[in-house]
Amino acid sequence: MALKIEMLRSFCVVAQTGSLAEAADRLGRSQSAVSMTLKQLEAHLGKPLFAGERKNRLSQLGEQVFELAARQVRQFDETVQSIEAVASADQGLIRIVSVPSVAALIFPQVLAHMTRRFPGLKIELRDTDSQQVLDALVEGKADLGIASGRHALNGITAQPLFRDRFGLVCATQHPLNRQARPPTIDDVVTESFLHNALCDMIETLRFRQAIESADITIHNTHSLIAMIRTGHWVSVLPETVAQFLPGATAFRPISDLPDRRDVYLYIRENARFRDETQDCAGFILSPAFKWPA
Amino acid sequence: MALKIEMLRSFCVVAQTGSLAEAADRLGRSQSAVSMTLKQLEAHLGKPLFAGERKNRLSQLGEQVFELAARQVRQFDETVQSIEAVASADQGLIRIVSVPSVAALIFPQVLAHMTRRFPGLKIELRDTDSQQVLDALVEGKADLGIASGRHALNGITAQPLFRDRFGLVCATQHPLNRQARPPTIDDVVTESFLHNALCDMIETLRFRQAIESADITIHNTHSLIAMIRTGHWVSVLPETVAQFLPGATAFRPISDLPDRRDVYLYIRENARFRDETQDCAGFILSPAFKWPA
DNA sequence: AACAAAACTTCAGGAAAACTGAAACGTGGC
DNA sequence: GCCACGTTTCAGTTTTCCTGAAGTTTTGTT
Repeated sequence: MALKIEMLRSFCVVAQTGSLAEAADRLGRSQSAVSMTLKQLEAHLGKPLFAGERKNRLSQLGEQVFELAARQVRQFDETVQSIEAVASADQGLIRIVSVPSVAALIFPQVLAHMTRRFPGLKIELRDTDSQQVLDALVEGKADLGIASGRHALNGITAQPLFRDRFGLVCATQHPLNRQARPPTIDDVVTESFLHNALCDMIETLRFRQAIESADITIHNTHSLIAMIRTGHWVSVLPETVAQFLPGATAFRPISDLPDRRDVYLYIRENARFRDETQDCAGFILSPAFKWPA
Repeated sequence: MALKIEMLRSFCVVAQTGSLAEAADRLGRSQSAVSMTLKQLEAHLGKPLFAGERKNRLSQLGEQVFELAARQVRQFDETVQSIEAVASADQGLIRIVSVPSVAALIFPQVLAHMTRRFPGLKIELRDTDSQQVLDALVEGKADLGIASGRHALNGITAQPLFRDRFGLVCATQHPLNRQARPPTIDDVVTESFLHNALCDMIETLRFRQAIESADITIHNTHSLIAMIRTGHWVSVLPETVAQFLPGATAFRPISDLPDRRDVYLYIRENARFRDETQDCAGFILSPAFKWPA
C-alpha cells in the first residue's frame, strides 16, 4: 500500500510518546489500529522502525524516518490550515509570519487598525525563525513577513522596517547595570552568560569567539527572561526585544559591540487580497505606526 | 472528512489538465471517482474551486489553493522518496543535492569513485536552485549539498569548493568573440542579451541596471544553449558552466565585470552513513578530484 | 520461580471510504 | 430539436480502516 500521511503521523506520535497505548490515546483510536498501521509502515519499508521489544526505542532507520516524517506532518498540517484559512475568508485574509520578537510588538496595533479598516477581515499570525518566515512567503503560505536581514526573493518585495542595536540584558540590580562605565564584551560574556538564538546574528569577531565558550543556550525568550530576572544571569539581545521585557530588567549598549540587526518587512506581490495586504503593509511602514520605543 | 493528500493531488491534476477525463486517466481512476473527490474537497472548503461549467477554469480561490496544494503534493512525494531511499539502503546511502550547473560536472566522477570504494552503496542526486539545496539539507532530506554562497546553517558545515568568474557566452563566430578588445558590460547587454537565473547573483551595479531592460529570461540551461548557438543571442554565465557547453560556443571574461560566484560544499554532520558521506565530501574536496577545467 | 500487570499483536467482524460502470444531466453547436 | 461532449449522480461492490476481544510476550513483584 502507498505511504499515507496518517501513517507517518501515527509513527511520529508513537515515536514521541514511546508507547503505543499513549499514542493511540492521543490519536483517538484503539491500540490495535495504531499497531496495525505501524506494521503496515514497517512492511512497506521492509525494515523495523523500532529497536527492542517495546516501542520506546527507535532503530537507526527509525530515527532517520522520524526526522523526515515529523517535518512532513507538520508541513502538511500547516498547508491544510492555510488552505482552510484561504477558503473560509471571503471578506479577506491576511497571513502574517514574523520572528517572535517583532510579532509581539506589532500585532496588537496591526489587529486594531485592520479590523477597524476592514470589518470582517481575517488575520492569521504565526511566528518562527527568519529562515522559515522567508520559506512561508516563498511557498505562498503567507502574505506578509517580518524577518531579519535583506533577502532578494522572487515575487516578494522587501522594505526596511527598523534597525536595532544589540546590547546587554540583565536584572536592574545587576552589577553590570549599576556600574557607571558602559559594559564591554568581556564584561558580559562570563560564566553567567546565556547564549540565545539571536546572538548568532552578531558578526563582531571578538563576540563570536567569546560566546564559543558559553555553555547554556536558551531558545525560548520567556525562559530566557525568567533566568535573567533571577539576577544571576545575563544575555545579549536586540534593543527592541529587550524593551519588551517586564519591569525588573534593564538594557545597556555594549561599548565594543557595534552590531545592528536590520529587520525587514516582506510583502508578497500577488496575494489574494492584494489591497488589504498592501494597506496592512502601508500601515506598518507609515509614521502613524508607533513602535513601543 | 479530513483533507487528504490524495484529494489535493486529484485537484492539482484536474487543475493542470483542465479536464476531468484527462485527469482521471492520469490518476488511473474513473472519471466519477475524481469527480466525487473534487466535490468532497469543495464541500470541505465550502466554496467552488472552479469557475464556469467546465473544469477548465479555476476560481480565484482555486488559484490560491492550487498553489498551496501543488507545492504540498510535490513536497510530500519528495519526502516519500526520501524515506523509501533511506529504508532501502542498508549498504549505505548518500543523498546529494546540487545546483544543476555543478551537478553535471561532479556527478560522473563522484559516482565512479564511490561505487568503487563502497560496493553496494546507493547514491541519490537531485538538482534545484541554491535556496532549495539549503532547504533540503536543513530538512534532513540530503546529506551533501552544493550551492552558491556561504551560509551558516545549524548542524551543517560549509567548505569552499571553487570560485568562478562570470563572463560572456556566445557562439564562436559571434562578433563579440571575434573582436580583439575584451567585451564590456555595455557590449554584452544589448537587445540580443538573454537573462538567466544565474545572472541574479551578480552584484556589480552597472550590470544590474543594464539587465533591468532585458526582456527575455530563460531558466533552463539547455534552452539557453540552444538559443546561444543560433548566433543571434548572448548571455552571461559562470565560467564553469560555460565550459560545459558544446562546441560552437565560447566564453570570454568581461572587462568591467569582476564578479565571482563562490560555490560551497555543505556537509550534514549527523548523516546516517556518516563515514560514507565524509569520504564522499573528502573526495570532492581533495586534489585528486579533477575539475573539468 | 510463580504470578500479575503491562505492552503489544493478532484476529474476526463490522463500519466507513473509495471506486466503478451505467445512467442521467446540462450545455453548446448544428 | 437533437447530438456530442463533458460532467454528475446513483447503486452496488471492493477496499480500507477500525474496534473489541482474546492471545502472546515481556516486565516487575513477592
